[in-house]
Amino acid sequence: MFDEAWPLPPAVTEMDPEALHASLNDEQRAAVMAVDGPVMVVAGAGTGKTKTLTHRAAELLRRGVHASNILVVTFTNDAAGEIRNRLLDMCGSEGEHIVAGTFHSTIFSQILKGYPESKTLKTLGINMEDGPDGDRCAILSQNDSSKYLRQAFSELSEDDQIQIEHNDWSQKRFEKELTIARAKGLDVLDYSATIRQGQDDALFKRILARAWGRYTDICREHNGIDFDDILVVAAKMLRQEPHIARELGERFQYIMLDEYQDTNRVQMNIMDAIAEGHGNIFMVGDEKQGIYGFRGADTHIFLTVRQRHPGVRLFELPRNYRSGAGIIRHSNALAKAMPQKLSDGQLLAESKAAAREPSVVDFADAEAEARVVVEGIRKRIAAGAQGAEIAVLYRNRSLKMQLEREMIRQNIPFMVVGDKSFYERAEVRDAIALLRFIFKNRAQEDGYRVLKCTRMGLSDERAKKQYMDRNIDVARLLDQMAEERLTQGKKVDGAYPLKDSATKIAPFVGLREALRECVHYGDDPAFVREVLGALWDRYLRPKLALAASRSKEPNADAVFEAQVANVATVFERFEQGLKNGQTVADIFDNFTLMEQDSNESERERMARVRLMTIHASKGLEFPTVFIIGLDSKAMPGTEQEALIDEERRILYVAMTRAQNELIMTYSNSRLEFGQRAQVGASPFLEEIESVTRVPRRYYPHHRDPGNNGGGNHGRGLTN
DNA sequence: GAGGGTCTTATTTTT
DNA sequence: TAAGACCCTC
Repeated sequence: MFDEAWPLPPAVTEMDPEALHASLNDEQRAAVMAVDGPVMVVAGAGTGKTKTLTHRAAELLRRGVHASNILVVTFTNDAAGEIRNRLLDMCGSEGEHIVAGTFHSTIFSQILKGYPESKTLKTLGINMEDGPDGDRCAILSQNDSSKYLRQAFSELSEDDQIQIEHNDWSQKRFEKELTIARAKGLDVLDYSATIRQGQDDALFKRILARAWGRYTDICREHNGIDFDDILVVAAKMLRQEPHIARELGERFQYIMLDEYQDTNRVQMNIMDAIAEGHGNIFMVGDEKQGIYGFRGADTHIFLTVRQRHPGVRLFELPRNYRSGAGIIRHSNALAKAMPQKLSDGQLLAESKAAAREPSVVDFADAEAEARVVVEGIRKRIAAGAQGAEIAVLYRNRSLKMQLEREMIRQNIPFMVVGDKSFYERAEVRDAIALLRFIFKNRAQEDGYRVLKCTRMGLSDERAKKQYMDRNIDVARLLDQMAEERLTQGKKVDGAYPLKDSATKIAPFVGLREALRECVHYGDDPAFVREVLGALWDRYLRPKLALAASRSKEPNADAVFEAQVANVATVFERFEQGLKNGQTVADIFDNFTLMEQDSNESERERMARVRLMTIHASKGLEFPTVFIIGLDSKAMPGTEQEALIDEERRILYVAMTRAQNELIMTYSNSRLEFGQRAQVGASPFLEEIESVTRVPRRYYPHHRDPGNNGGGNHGRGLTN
C-alpha cells in the first residue's frame, strides 16, 4: 500500500538499525535486538519500558515482519492507546496494522469473535455469529454482571440462604473468590473439583459453586458474557481446540506483553498457548510494581518465567530517567526491603532535572495534613506550576475527603482521576439502556431501566410481573399498550381524553420502530442521532431536569449541563460507530470496553491538580507528587501478613511516580467511619528512613523523632 | 409509581 | 461520615 498524501519519515524498513535505535541506551538496545524466542525485560519504573516496546516493534518491521503478525497486549485502554500512538509516530502507516489492545479486547475480538463456529462456544451456548438482529453474545458491564450474580444468590435454596446468613458471608466475599478462581482459569466444574470434603471452607465454596452455575445460566439467558469469562472461555477454546491456538500462533508470529508482573494465570495460559508454536514471546514488567494481587494477578508468574520458558533471555533496564537522585534513593531503600525480586532491584538515577530532596512530614491530624498539603499546592501553582503537574496520591478513597474539602476551600481546581467511570454514571447508563432497548432484541433489563427513568405510565414492576405471568417482554408489552384503545374515561369538552398510552407510549413505540428500520437499512447516521436526541429530550431529559431543579446543591445547574453533555457523547459515539460501519453489537461492546474521553478544553484540564488512588497512578509521572495518609492503618491497608509485600509495592509505585519533588505525609489522628481514630506512622516509612537517614519533619512544631508514635498529639501543638 | 425515610456497611479495580 | 440498598407510605 502506498501512502502519498503526506511526506513520511524514511520507512522503518529501510532504516539503518543504528539510526533507528539511536536514542536507546545499551540495555534497551540489547532487549530490542533480541527478537527471537522468549525474552523477558525487567523494566523498572521510569526506565523506558514503553519506548523499548515500541522500538522492538519497529525493529521487527525493519526485519521484514509484517505488521499484522505482531500482537501487543496491555492492561488498560490508556496504555494500549499510548502504544498505538507511539507506534504511529515512529513507524508511520507501517505500524498501523500492528494489533495492539488490552487483554480483554484482543482476546474477545481475536479469539471469541474470530472463531464463532468453535465447538467449545457451541457447547457453552455462546453465540458469536454476527447476525442481522444483533443477537450476538455481548460483553456485560460490571453492573449487569453483579446484578445477575445477586439474582443467582437469591435463587439459591433456603438451606444455602440460611447458611450464608448464619455465617455472615457477604456477596462481596463470594465475588472476590469468584474473581480469584477465574483468574486461575477455572470454570464452575474445575472449581467444584477443587473442593475437598472436610475442608474449612468447603461449604462456602460449594455454595459459591451453586450460585456460580446459576449465574452462568443467567448470563446466557441474557445473551451476555462477563469480563472474567471472556478469558476463561478463550483459554478453554485453545485447550480443547488446539488448531485454534496453532492458527493464532501462525497469525501472531511475535507477541509482546506489557506489565507482565500483573498477569494472571488465564492470561498467561492464553498467550503461552498462542506462542507455543514459535516461542516468540516478549514479556516486559517490573516485579516491584505488582499491585493487582487482589484481583488475581500473580507476581509468581513473573518470578518463575525461567521454568515455563527454558532458555528465556533476561534483560534488565536499571537506568531511571524520570526521578531525581533523592527520589531514587528513597525508592531504592524501599525496594531493598522487598523479599522477592529477580535482581537487587536498585535503580540508577539518570535524570538531569533539578530535584529536591524528598521529605516525610508528620501531622497531628488529617485536617492539618490536608490544609498544609493544599497550601503547598497553592504555593507551587502561584510560582507558576500547572495544576496537572501536581498529583496527590492516596491508598484508598476515604483518605481524600479532607483534602477535597480543602481544595474547594482554597479554591484550587482539581480532578479526581478514575472517580467514576463515564459508563457508570446514571445518565449514561440510562442513555445506553435506551439505545440497547431500541436496537437490541432481548433487552429485557434495559427495558426495565428505560421504564424506570421515563415515566411512560408503565412501571418496571408491572412490566416484570407481566413477564413472569404471561411471558410478555417489555417491547411487546409496550406494543400492545400502544395498540389498545386510545381514549379513556368521560368526555371532556366534547371529546374523550387521550390515554397515557396514546400520548406517551404510542409515539415511543413508533419512534423505536422507525429507528430500528433506519439502522437496518443503513440510513444516515446523523439522522438516527437526531431522532435519538429527540427521544431522549422527550422521555429522559425531564427527569434529570426535575432532579436538578429540586437539588439543593449549589452547582446543580452545572451538574445538569454535564449530564446532558454526557448523554450527547453517548449518542455521538453511537453515530460514529454507525458511520464506521460497525454493527450495533460491536458498538455496544465498545461501550463496555472503552473508557471515556473528556470533552474539556486542554487548557482547563491542564489547570487541574490530579487526585487519585495509587493504583490509578500506575504508569503515570508527575513533577510533584504528594503521597498522603501514610499512616499505620492505611499503609499497609491490610492486617493480613501475606498481603504486606504487595502493600509495600503499592507505596513503591507511588514514590516512583515523582520526577522532581516527593512529599510523603501522614497524620496521627483521622476520621474513620465517622469516628476519630488514633494512628501512627506507616512502618514502611521507617524501612525507607533506616537507609536514607533523612530525618522526618514534624508539623507544626519540631518534636524529637524518637518520640514518634506515642499518640499524644493533636493537642498543644500551637507551641 | 414516585419519592422519602431508615438501615447497613465500610481497601485497592481494570476490563 | 456518607453512600447505597431497601422498604414503606402517599
